[in-house]
Amino acid sequence: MKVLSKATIYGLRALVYLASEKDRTGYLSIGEISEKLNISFHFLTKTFQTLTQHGILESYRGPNGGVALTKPADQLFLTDIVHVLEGADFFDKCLLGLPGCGVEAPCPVHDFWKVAKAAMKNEFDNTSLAELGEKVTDDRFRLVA
Amino acid sequence: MKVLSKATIYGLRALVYLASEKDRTGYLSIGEISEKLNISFHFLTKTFQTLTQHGILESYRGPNGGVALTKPADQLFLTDIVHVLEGADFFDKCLLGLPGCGVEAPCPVHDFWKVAKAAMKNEFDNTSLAELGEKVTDDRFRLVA
DNA sequence: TAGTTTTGGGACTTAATTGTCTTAAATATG
DNA sequence: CATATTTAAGACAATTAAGTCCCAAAACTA
Repeated sequence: MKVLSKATIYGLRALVYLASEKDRTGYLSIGEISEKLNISFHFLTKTFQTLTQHGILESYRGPNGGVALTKPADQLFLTDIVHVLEGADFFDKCLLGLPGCGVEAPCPVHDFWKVAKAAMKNEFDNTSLAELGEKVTDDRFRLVA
Repeated sequence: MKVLSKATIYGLRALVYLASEKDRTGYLSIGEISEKLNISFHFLTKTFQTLTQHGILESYRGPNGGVALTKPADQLFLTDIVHVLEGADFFDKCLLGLPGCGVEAPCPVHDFWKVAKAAMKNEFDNTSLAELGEKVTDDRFRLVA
């Protein structure tokens, strides 16, 4: 049950790492993040560029440069990140891949899937990077294998 | 939110079609199914071969040949099909892709995801092809765009 | 200003998924 | 037996996802 692409997975883990390091001021370098999380530096850089272009991150070049969240981590929610990295229709897809699946023309699993998607969306809408970052800071949850 | 591969999507739709045509005796040809559901014949054939090899379908060659469910449709559940086409670990994957994510070493979204997966698994465990086939037969649900 | 550090952006490679095609094997029919 | 029908099996091509690399641009340091 693979729900998220690698780009999204890496992006999310990196953002939660950023949130978990909230006591540090200034920018965190992509090099540090990719090393700590054991993610390919170049791949993460590309994903971060997308997040920067969409206002989730701000970046700064040069020595002591890096990336930082544009907003306090308690104002950034999983939905925001998923929308940027997976597309705005992320929570609006038919389980059986039928285009335009809906109440007028539902697939046989539409009723169930609608509920499952809503639960998922609700959780993503209400889970902030701050919340996840704290879990990592408290050291009861991990971001890396 | 793409959860199932194309192979699984096509396989499921085709199996539900088979279940929905339960009044017809004998085998249904892959040609008919692929045409009715607007699925590539060759691609569906490959998926059906996998399902045949794993005991979901039985096949018969030659004129009036085709495929048929090995068991009554009310004894075949979504979980059975998903296990064959997606792998037995389908309901056992970390949302953030961390190997070995579990109670001892959970990722930050583990608690939520565990619940979401269980709900999904419960639905798949208890939804039979017969149930879905009936919905299609009753003509209130569709299998094709 | 020269050199170093860091992100930006694009080209490129590799791997996985999806889709197509060809031929073989099994079965039925005349 | 010859021919038509249908699945089996695997090679092959196209597309998408994932990962790598290079060099330019921005910013700091000395």
